[in-house]
Amino acid sequence: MVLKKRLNFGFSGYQIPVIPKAPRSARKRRPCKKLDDQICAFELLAAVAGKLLLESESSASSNAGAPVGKDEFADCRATIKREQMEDDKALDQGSCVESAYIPEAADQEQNFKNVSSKPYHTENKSFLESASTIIGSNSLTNDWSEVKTESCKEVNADAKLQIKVEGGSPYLDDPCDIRIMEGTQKQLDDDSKQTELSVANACSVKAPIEKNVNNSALINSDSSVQLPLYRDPIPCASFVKSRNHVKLGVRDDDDNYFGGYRRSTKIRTFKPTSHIAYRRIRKMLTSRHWKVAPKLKDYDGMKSFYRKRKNMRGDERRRLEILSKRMKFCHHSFAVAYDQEASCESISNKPEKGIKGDIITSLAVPPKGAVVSASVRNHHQKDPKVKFSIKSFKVPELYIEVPETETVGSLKRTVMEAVTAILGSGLRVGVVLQGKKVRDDNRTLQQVGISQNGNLDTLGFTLEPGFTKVPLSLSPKDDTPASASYITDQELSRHPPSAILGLGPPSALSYPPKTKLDKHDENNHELEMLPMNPIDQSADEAVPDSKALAVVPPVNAEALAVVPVYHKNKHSELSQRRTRRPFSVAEVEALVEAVEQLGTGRWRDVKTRAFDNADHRTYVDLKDKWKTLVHTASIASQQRRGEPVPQELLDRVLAAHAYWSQHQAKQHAKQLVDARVQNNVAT
DNA sequence: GTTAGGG
DNA sequence: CCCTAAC
Repeated sequence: MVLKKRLNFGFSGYQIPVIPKAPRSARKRRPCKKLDDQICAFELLAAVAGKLLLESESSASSNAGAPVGKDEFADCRATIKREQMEDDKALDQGSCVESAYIPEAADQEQNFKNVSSKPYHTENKSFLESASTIIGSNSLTNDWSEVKTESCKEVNADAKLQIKVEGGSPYLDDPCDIRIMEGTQKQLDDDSKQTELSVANACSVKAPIEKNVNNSALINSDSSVQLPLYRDPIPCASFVKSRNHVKLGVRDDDDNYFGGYRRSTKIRTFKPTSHIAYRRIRKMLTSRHWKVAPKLKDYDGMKSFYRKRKNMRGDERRRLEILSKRMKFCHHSFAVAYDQEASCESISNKPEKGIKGDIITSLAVPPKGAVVSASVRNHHQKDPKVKFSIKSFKVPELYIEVPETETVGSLKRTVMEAVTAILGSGLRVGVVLQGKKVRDDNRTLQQVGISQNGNLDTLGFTLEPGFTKVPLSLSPKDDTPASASYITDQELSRHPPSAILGLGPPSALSYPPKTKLDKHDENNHELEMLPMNPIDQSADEAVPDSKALAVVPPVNAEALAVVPVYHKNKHSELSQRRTRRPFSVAEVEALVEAVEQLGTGRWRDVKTRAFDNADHRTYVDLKDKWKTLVHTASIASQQRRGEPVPQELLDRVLAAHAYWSQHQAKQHAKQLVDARVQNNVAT
């Protein structure tokens, strides 16, 4: 008993980072509404951005550069309706950034929810070009000619979008984060897997929301809205210290989306981009298409996919889930929202005292860029933590083809496949600091200069396709863009207007995404990124806009088109290698502690005792780790790599190893003796 | 399902 | 980390 207690004590020392999750009950309760005509997701007309930029420019200047405060997003709910508007006009009305994401693609209990309920009409016709999110189309140009989806037809050429704000910010000038959600009402399969696409529109709505704003807004006080596309801080109303747990976009249900992640949100700063830049983005956005070959028959395959998913290792599944939750897909971008607050709590499990030195930045999004906001906060600990909030990434639009005769449900599934394909293609994350890619995954944040005092404003993350080479003919060319980095105009122009992505069996979609989006380590491992793209040539190259916190990788169609390759791959099925997750010192300590007590032959027990909550650590992992630890401890410290393990721990490792080796030897000897005795007795 | 050990 | 032989 004593032993047990001791052990438990030791274990408690290591708390596996808990991935915040909304209570199941909450997640379950998502009413599912039907949105026949609003089929997939909607697309926010980036056009509107122009105006916003201008507006934000003026208002932002005052607060530029300074941390604006925290939490609070204006809760503007919006629904998009069909309504047509001209681009230019839209431009003048405001801007919106949309993104759709699949919150719980993996979560079976998820129900779809249609957020819109009591829409208010906005005066301005903030033009939201509707489109099934993932169904790529030239939303910006309002050219739907290429969309060959039944559903899309509905929202066809004349489609207009109207923003309706429900319970918006009292501060009319505040940009609002408008989130539009909708989902399929049908379950994807027996497992009740459902896909939900939602469009989050971050809109700066000045005139727009003006009228129908319901002051009941969740943003009672400090509200800050973020304009994903801009850099400068946009002062929003008052910023108080109170940290309300403001919900984003949706009320109750919002928690279902961000619940765990966003129990509180923080204010980010934004800088307006130039009009020109905007145009450029716009242009760029309209230039790519994804085509997803409809494979409706594969629906069954999807089932099996999900079934398999179900059998996935916990950590893998979790990764997928997390990613799904955090990626807001839209045809041009998806956002990864990560609540630093929540993460902090989940990580440290300790109540935070005051938060000082909060640095929050969010920089302009270069074309194809990711909106990232990062903050560093001093936890008043020896080991200050750096938290990053990656607001959004951009992904290429998807192009889907679905026969007109297909059902909406089919369309949704197809979209689901497409999205899953992206996830499954094995995205990689890159880190760009001061314009240069940080490739050494083993360096600490401190070493690379990412600290509360440093370089956060020059920090960027990139999303890169897991594969650079497109083996099949799917690849238009081998001019696969360099993985990360700022996309230059040249690059843009160089990209083919569209690429075809043929989706294959869903089975290939089951790869857990490789991004580290769910990295919630307590060890400052947030930056521990996946290996950079092997073919990446932009490595260590200066990135044009080093200021951009978010640099988006050319996660383009070509690169992503590689997904189908998997189908041909024999090993494609769920054989994706797990992402590397280096043991933290804390984990090592817990491991050592456990092994000291239990010995080296009871990994199951070690796992149960010390890592029971660490789903991503199997007992085999622990065993392997111990193996490497023993090795590490026996070599010169010079030869050791990765996060240095305290010599003290290594000593314990050797000691324990020696002890248990001997112990084991004794056991064996004893057994042998016993056996002999037995034999002798027998004979 | 666990262990142990090579890859 | 993966894979597998051997419990």
